[in-house]
Amino acid sequence: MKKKLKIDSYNKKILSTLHLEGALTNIELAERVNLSPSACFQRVKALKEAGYFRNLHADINLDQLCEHVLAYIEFTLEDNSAPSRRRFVSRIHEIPEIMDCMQLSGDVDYISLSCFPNLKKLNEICSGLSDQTDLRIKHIKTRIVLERAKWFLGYPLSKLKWLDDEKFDGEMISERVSI
Amino acid sequence: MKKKLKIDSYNKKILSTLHLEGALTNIELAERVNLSPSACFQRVKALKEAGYFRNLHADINLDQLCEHVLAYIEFTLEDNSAPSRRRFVSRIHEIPEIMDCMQLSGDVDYISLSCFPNLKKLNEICSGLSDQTDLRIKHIKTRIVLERAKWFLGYPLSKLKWLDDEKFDGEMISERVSI
DNA sequence: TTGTCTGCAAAATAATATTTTGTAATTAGG
DNA sequence: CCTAATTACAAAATATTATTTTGCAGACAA
Repeated sequence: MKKKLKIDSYNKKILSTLHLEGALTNIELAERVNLSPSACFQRVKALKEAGYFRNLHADINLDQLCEHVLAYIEFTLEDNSAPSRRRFVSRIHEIPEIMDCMQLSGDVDYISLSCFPNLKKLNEICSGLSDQTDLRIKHIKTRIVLERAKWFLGYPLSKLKWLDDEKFDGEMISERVSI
Repeated sequence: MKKKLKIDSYNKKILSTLHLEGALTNIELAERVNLSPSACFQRVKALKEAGYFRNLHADINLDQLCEHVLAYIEFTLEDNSAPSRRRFVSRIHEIPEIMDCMQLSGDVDYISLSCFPNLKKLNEICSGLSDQTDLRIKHIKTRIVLERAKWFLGYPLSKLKWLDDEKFDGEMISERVSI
């Protein structure tokens, strides 16, 4: 079903454009990438079916909607055996306040970006995790986000070496939008 | 121009739906929120104009597209006076590989999630920042992401306490929001 | 009551998405 | 070198959707 596609300069431009501006109509997108609407449509469809991108997401203005607290939470496990890690990661997935979680090199095993309605709730959830002894968490360190110095603007696609790069001799991918 | 809107249950459902699935057509969205297509359309339009959400972004499958290295980079400044911070943040904005950057409470001043084509490039950029003495960076700590244990799935909107419209008496915030 | 305002649904229209078709360029096999 | 077979594209045709317009009903104030 999932077919491997050649990621030529058209597909690169389609992907990077949709990454930064997913609300374009097919016609607008086609104009930007210099294809006919039908050709553009077929490529978008093929790219999606092949898994090169999944969904679109609206970036909502949380500051405008509600009070909240962002925090990085770091986890160090007693032992990082596969079963321990599996149990920990499984538990993390059950907590929607923990928005993502990355396994790291170094002394700390995991770091997660989390969002809570207030500090009380943050403390509740962290304490709850600590108290669950079967998770074998040795240490939790919480670092509150005071300010977003730079907002996430997407992957630096123009700085990465895409696959099939030998086929790409066109101009550079679309520029990133600035705040 | 930007009008204060009442964030009732319809608008909440519209925003949370688009946050998780922005590729819906207006008709599909209207069905999900139990409104007529026209009423739904007008609300979406008003919400966007009022700044409750900005754009849509395709979440592209970077693993499928190219080799890359994700890393959290932590910065501690010599002094965190306002001018030093301004200079640092300004520099950070010029580096697309640094995807976001948060000012933190605690001993470390900033943390950023970054994406590079390889470790060599990571080192180049970190070294470059260290060498720029006018940035007054005391310490840089890099923590490589070994694995994404949990992928970003959006804000935990159902867990937050949304503001009622009567609390919107203050001025509006219109910051850019991450996906 | 009367008038104004608001939000909604329904209808009408404009625009777009999506499919179909034909064609030129490319490739592989003989 | 020739001939399918394949691919990607544009153009046309059609299906579907976006968007505007209209009018109605409820809420509210004078």
